[in-house]
Amino acid sequence: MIEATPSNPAPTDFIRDIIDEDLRTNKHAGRVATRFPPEPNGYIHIGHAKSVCLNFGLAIQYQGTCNLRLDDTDPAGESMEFVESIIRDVHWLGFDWEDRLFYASDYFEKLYAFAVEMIKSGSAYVCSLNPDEMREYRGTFTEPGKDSPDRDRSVVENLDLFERMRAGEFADGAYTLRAKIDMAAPNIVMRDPILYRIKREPHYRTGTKWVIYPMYDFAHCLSDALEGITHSICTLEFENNRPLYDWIVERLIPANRPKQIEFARLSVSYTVLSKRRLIELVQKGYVNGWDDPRMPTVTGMRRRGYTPEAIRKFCAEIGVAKNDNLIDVALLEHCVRDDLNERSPRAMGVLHPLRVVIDNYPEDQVESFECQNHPQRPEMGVRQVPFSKVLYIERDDFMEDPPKKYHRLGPGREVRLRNAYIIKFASMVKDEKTGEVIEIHCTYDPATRNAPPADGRKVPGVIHWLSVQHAIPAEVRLYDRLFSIEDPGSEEDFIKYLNPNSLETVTTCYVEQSLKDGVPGSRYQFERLGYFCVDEKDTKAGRPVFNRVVPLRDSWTKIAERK
RNA sequence: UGGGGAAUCGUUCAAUGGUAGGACGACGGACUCUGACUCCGUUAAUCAAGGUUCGAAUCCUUGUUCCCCAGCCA
Repeated sequence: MIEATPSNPAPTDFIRDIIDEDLRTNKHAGRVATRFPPEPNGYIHIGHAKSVCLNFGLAIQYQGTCNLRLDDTDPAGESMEFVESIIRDVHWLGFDWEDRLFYASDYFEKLYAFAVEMIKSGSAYVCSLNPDEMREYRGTFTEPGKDSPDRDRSVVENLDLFERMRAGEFADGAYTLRAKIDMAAPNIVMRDPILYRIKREPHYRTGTKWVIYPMYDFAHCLSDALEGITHSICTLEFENNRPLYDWIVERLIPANRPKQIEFARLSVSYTVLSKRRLIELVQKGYVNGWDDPRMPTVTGMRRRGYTPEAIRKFCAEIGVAKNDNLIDVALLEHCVRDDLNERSPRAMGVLHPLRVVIDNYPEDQVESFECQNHPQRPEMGVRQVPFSKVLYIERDDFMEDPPKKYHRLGPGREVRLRNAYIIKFASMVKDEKTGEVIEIHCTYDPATRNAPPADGRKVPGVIHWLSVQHAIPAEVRLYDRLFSIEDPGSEEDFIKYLNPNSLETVTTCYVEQSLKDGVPGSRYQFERLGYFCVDEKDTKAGRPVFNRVVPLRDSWTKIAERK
């Protein structure tokens, strides 16, 4: 469980201001109770994570409670698979609701009783308008609606009809239960909104027990009230629904009424977060499922190698406000790097190998270098890495005709092999047909093992390497942003902005021996390349599969691009 | 076009009548056996126009732009 500590200062925002004020006036007897209320019709994503961190974070900060509630009032599309994924993902994010796991569907009986109460008090009526008529009677933005012909039906008749709706006497859509408010209200939400509809759709929890289901506007506020929620936090698009929320609660809940507070939902550049769009990506096979490491879902980010700490940091960094926003994905990546830098052991890996032969190194000699697992954290220990005459280095770490600021290997140049010797270029071997450099010959300076050059010369470049005979073949998946434009979420045909290079699988990679049977989910920094995570799903014995979580910041790329 | 919201560095969040600040980004530098990390510095904003005030991002007026709402979805 996360706690608010001095190193993790509680942010200030307008929601906390409201809560502070409520506490000051003793509005809820000092209680703070929130809830995270997803509908189980999809996997949760980084946008939900913002809400999770907000709601649970508030509960932690104010020593209150936060419930997990599945808002399952529309059986279409809901399933236990999604419930289970939500439970797993929220737990993984680091939050705990203890015994307060609730389902709106557990309140169906109570909600029905509330509806009956509304009918009895003359606040609701059974309406026989069909969907087309309903739309017509609702009016438009500029014209008021018309009263339903059933609006003045007697209480007795309404009660009878509603009971028979529940009993299954009528076809789907034949009747609805509506709140009697004001068909001329300027806020369209208040024009006699539907409270219950008839829908013969099996519910993943209640089966066929019910053929009528409450609408969001009716179920949500009352679920909040039933759970004693004090601050019901939702996104901006529900602002128009707040008067209805209050209208219902005022009629049915005598005291300790919950209050709805809205904040801006999260948008992230170069990604989409709407459920509809994510479903399309999955169903049409543009990605490999909800847990595709390119997906902004919690499960996708987890598989990619993001940590819950990084996601929480991100949610704290972006803040909470009422402005529409488009957060730069670079901030998310910053949070991930920041966290992974602290916790990831270093290792050497070669993505695109180039053979290097150390000419003056004894043929059959193998020596072992002790390498720090983390340059700033000695408590993370050391490991032994074998060295021999023939090595792999990264192809990028050699240039036949290097530009001025290039620090690494080239004709006539010297370079430090990380944790090992300084080597000096001797010659290169080219493929006869293509002219491509396929092997480098170097000499090493035995005096530079774990020591600077005796003559004090500067060797600016440090590269990583692997002993060919000890290297473990691996597969690495490199991920790039899923979309090629900043705000694909605003485009109707967002699919055409998919980045065709968002996944690159590299099969020629090698990693250190110590990573041969890497634990799924464990993360390493391959120095100079980025952070990598052993895939949780695709495990191959003796041939590890890595996801690149995020590349390291690389100022060389910028320097090179500028030319 | 009716109603509901929001406008502050490139992005994002603060400042609630009293020095416009932080983070990310970008740029420059120091350090470095990771061109990483770390450290230092620079850049850069109050939607507009009026008004009130000693003083306005903040209050008032008018205007502008953007977002949400006409599902028996949430």
